Amino acid sequence: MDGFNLALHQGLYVKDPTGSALGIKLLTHATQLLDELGLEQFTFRKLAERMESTEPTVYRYFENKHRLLLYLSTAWWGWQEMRLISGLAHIDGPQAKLDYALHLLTAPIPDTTPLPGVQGPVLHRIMVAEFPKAYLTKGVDAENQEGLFLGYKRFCSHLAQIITDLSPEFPFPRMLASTVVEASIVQPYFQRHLPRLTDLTPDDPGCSETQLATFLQRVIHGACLSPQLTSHLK
Amino acid sequence: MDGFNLALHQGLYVKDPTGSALGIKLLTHATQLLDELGLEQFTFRKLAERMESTEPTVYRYFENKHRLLLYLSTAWWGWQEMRLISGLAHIDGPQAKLDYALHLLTAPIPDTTPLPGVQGPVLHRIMVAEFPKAYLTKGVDAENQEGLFLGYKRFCSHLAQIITDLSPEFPFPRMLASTVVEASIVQPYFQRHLPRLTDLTPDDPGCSETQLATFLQRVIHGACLSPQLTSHLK
DNA sequence: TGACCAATGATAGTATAACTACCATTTTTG
DNA sequence: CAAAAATGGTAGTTATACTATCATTGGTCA
Repeated sequence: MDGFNLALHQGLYVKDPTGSALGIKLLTHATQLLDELGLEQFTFRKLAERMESTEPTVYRYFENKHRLLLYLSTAWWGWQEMRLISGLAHIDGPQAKLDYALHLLTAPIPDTTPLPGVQGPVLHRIMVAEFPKAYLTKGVDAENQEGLFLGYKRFCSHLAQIITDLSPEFPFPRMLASTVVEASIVQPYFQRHLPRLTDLTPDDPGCSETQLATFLQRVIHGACLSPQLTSHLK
Repeated sequence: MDGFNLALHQGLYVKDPTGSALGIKLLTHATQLLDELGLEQFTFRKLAERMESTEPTVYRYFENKHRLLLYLSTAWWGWQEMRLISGLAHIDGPQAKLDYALHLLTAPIPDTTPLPGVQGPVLHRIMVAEFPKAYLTKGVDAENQEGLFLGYKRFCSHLAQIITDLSPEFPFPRMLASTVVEASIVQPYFQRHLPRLTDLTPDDPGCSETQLATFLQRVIHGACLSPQLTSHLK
């Protein structure tokens, strides 16, 4: 289930962490510590202590913690893309495909390993809290040129394609796709921490996923299936 | 035009920067430097050098750069809320009110001062690139309890109220409001840096605003004015 | 006027983070 | 089995975040 091609983006790591037991141990502790401390408080020194190793060992694998975040992000979106593609293979019709894509974005993350040594839910929590920091940097343009955001861009492109299949005339499929994906990440965060910004009911994990999925459905359907409603606008 | 009540949130600053010439000078240079360097590279030492002062002087006004960002965010959303309220006073009907709110979120920022010593466009660029970092922190809950996110939450609440006025039955007004506000911030960023994630035409500032406004209009109208389209969903 | 006080600013220092050069050990390979 | 390559550990440098303390200025009131 894990192990899709991360090797394509060599710039993500100094040395492939999935290629050695120590590297996988590093990924395990790195994600756990990131989840606990958040990106700002997370340091390579603390990681080294936690995994009972030393700082330079960590630097052997990753240039810095920002590259580590980019690596984890690529792993996450690559995994989501893989789940999307393999799932869509058995599904016919753009509506059912959309349903499945939204399911991937809103349902609880299965307890499998998107990356050796890393549990899905842990990686997902890191993405929710930290992913925007991966691209909100002065280095975006350079890193984008290196192809380090391809994972995310590809996932969004798939969703945009589904939207286009659903409504070929809709002029903003990519904007709608990225807006929906971003909302699927940030709304659960708001639910937990800034509940006034969302309608998801706090402390009701069983119900809020379908609420979120329903909301995203309505956003997509409304935006791209009802052009006549907004035709009076410029 | 500037000078709405920032004093309510005493925790934002150690000493009110708008109360002295030096404090205003600090705000000017702080925003310029933040705009140039981004939050990660921005340090109080560099700010002190830039404004030909010293580090502890800066610390006299702000506890750390995260609090400075919270202060600037509160100033921004407070200003936007003020513009929204004063604008809505002369406007009748939920549709026209929505138009105006989306205008505030998508039109070029006027070259006035939301905060003494700070130009609107500069502060806006900082918000686009840095605002999510204000709440994506392990300290969110504590800072939220201090009321440090009230500015943002209030602006979103106003928009949610407009949406409710427009469509009283719509069950997700707050989610829709925050999603739209977030999109209005991140989509122009994608346009500049990750164009595959948006449909906004690059290097066409004159046109892309109306594109973005049109998109957000369609998202809102579609989501809340066409419940029958999605009634077949769970 | 001048002595005092409060507000403000500058100097110097500590602790931690980010990163690196270098040495020791083990593993691989000819 | 020896040489080389890969891997891990020790120690140190620079920069950042933050603070304790001293100097200065500007205003107030006898």
